[in-house]
Amino acid sequence: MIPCVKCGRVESLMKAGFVRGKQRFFCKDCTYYFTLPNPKERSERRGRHQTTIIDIAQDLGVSNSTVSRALHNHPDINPNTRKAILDKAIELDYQPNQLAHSLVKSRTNTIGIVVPEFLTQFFPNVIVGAQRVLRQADYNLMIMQSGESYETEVANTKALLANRVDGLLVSMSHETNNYDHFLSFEKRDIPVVYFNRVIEGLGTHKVVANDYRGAFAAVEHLILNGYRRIAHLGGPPNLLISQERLRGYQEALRKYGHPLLPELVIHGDFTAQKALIYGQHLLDMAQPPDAIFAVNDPTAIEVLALAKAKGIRIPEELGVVGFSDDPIAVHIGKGLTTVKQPTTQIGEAAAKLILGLLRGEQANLSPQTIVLEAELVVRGSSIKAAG
Amino acid sequence: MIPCVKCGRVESLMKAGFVRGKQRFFCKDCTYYFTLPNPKERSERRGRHQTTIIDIAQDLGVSNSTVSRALHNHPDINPNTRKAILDKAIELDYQPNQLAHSLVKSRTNTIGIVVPEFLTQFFPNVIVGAQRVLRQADYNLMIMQSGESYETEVANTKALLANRVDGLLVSMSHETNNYDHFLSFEKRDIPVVYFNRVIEGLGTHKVVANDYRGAFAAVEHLILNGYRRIAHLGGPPNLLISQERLRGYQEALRKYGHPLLPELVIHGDFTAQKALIYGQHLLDMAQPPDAIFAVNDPTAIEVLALAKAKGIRIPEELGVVGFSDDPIAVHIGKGLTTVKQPTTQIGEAAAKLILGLLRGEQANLSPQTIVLEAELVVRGSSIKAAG
DNA sequence: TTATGTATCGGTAACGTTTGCGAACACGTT
DNA sequence: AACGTGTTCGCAAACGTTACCGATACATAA
Repeated sequence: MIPCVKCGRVESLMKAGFVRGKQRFFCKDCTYYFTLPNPKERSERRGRHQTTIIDIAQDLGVSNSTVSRALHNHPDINPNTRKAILDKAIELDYQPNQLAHSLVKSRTNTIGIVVPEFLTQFFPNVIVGAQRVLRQADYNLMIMQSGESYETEVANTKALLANRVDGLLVSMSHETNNYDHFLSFEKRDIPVVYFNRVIEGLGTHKVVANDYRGAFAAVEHLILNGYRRIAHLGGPPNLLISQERLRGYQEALRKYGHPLLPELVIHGDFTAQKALIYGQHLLDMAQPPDAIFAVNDPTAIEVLALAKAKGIRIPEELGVVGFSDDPIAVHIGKGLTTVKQPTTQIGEAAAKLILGLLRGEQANLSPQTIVLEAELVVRGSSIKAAG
Repeated sequence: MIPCVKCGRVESLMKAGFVRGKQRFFCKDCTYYFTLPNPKERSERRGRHQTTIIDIAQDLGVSNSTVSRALHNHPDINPNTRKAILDKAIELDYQPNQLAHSLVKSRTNTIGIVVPEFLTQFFPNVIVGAQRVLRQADYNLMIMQSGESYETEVANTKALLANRVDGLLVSMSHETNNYDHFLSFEKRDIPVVYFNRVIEGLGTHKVVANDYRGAFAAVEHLILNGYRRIAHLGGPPNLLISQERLRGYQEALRKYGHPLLPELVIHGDFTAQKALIYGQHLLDMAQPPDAIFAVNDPTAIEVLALAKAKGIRIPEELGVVGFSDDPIAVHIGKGLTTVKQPTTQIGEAAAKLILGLLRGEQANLSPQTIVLEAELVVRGSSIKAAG
């Protein structure tokens, strides 16, 4: 039945076991082992096929290098051939294959960004800013969202690494205490810029708002409006923004000779849930505070809701200041006094910084920290007189 | 000085012009033209180098195919060699190169999503939902944001095409009237799922909220609460969601025998700016409406602010209902009645649908439309009795 | 002529993976 | 020692692009 693939004879063939489930044959004459190759699945080849440079080249009878050059305005190409190639490219609806391009150039023109969440306005705004300047520099942005989970954050960064992003923008989750997944970028000479959620130790490039000055201004404002027992509902203590906002709070108190009472400082984790618990605790104290400076707006809003439920009048009995100027802040009650952060600008600054690093500027310079000013926005929740 | 690269003789060599700025030589004996090759930039090779399969293979003295198979649990590999390879992979901190992988498999395991904006909560929520189910199926999500601009939308889709995404999720900008950039995906057999912002004509897979029912419920609710002259601040007329919400508005009026007054229906474009202009127009009419059903919450909120400025009491003199249940809606005034959309579920449904398409299920089935129910959330802005 | 230069184009080795199929052994059985 | 059967591994071709060199065919200057 079956002829030998070498000598073609049938009589000298015999079965010789199995390889990967396929019958193996042995020809006694040739002393040659072989299995029957799978019938090529034809028509599957031409199934899902994006037109490539080779298609254009073959259609026109030129080499693919000529096509590649023509598509990139290389001077070595005759204007006529160039035109023919460009026309053919349009005719065949050619779209360049970024994957192959990136593979040979070992550059993807993509930078990754990982943010903890999407549910407040902050990070989307940062992304809009970053995307604007990156697009202009012909870079793509690969957006990842960790959901405040260390585990997904690691998975995210691994995916970005596998996709060979040229750079990384990071605002880390509040769970994150191990930074190896970030350091593995720097180990590969892939520039990393941290923004907003940064930690003290990592000696690298950062973009942050001036949390200290913002917090200081907020608490000073409370003091100047006659509040005397000012509490602070803080963020996760490992994050620099928490530390800086706490420091601003403390310095403002110190400046005006107010005592620093440890019982009036509680660290939360940015969530409304914890804010509820700790806010409750504060308001239920024997000597409750007459003002609360919250680490962010969701926390402050929770406090406002709590006060409303308890019949505590805002701002007469309790002054409240938040942080980040969420769009909700305008509409809530008589308005929530808060510290406005330059969200979009943070994104823009981070993007510009990483573009500079990619261009090799400040290659061996010391890590740069860009601080953008935050602005106190005074509304109804902190003006005793207007109450 | 310089010997011929062919015969090695020095005496028969002479200069022969320049090629690309480099000196060309000519050997009279060999009649051979040549230029001196550039000295290989060494040490640049080892500069930015990610460890590859080949590195592992060479370190261990095996072939790269063996390494590849070991990393993928291929049965043909001896457990000992497999272990050695896995250990070495960890030692060298090997991270697979997705680009090369995708190139040979012609599958990126990435699906793209393009949304019009990031500034309301809606799309971030959808993305969270989509990302959740995609990650579980080991797919990555590439997020693009058109900023409501047709031009960037086209650029976005082109970038996704260049990056060879396996599928596309789209909610189009309100500027979009030409759909060629989407059709070019389908032409390449890349599945596309439209969500939320879809248009009637495109006969493809869609995921939408039940805008009609939601709008109907909203307007019916207004009618049952005694409002009689109900206006509608609509969206861009080319989008299906605008059409459906308008239809719900009209059908509800018709059911209760209210007249359909064309002067009470105005089409906006989702922006607060237009909402302000058109809202002003409505409230300044000789016979102003006593209720407004807005196409989305930002529009409704703008109306509320307008009414407050004019001293119009909510809900006694003017009932207002929005659409989408923005987080602000709870906090604004006495609360904004609105229609809550299943945002996260929309993302999940769209992702599941496209995963099914990628698996080749319903390959030749008729385009599927998934409709998720929307729910009326009644708050203070529309309850006359409670006013 | 001879020497020198320009304008265009092709060949080919990379980039890092995957995969079909053959090769080289290592065992038993006869 | 030949035969029969498995196991384990290497070779090499693809995937689509880029870029370094050469190789022509001419043109021009000495």
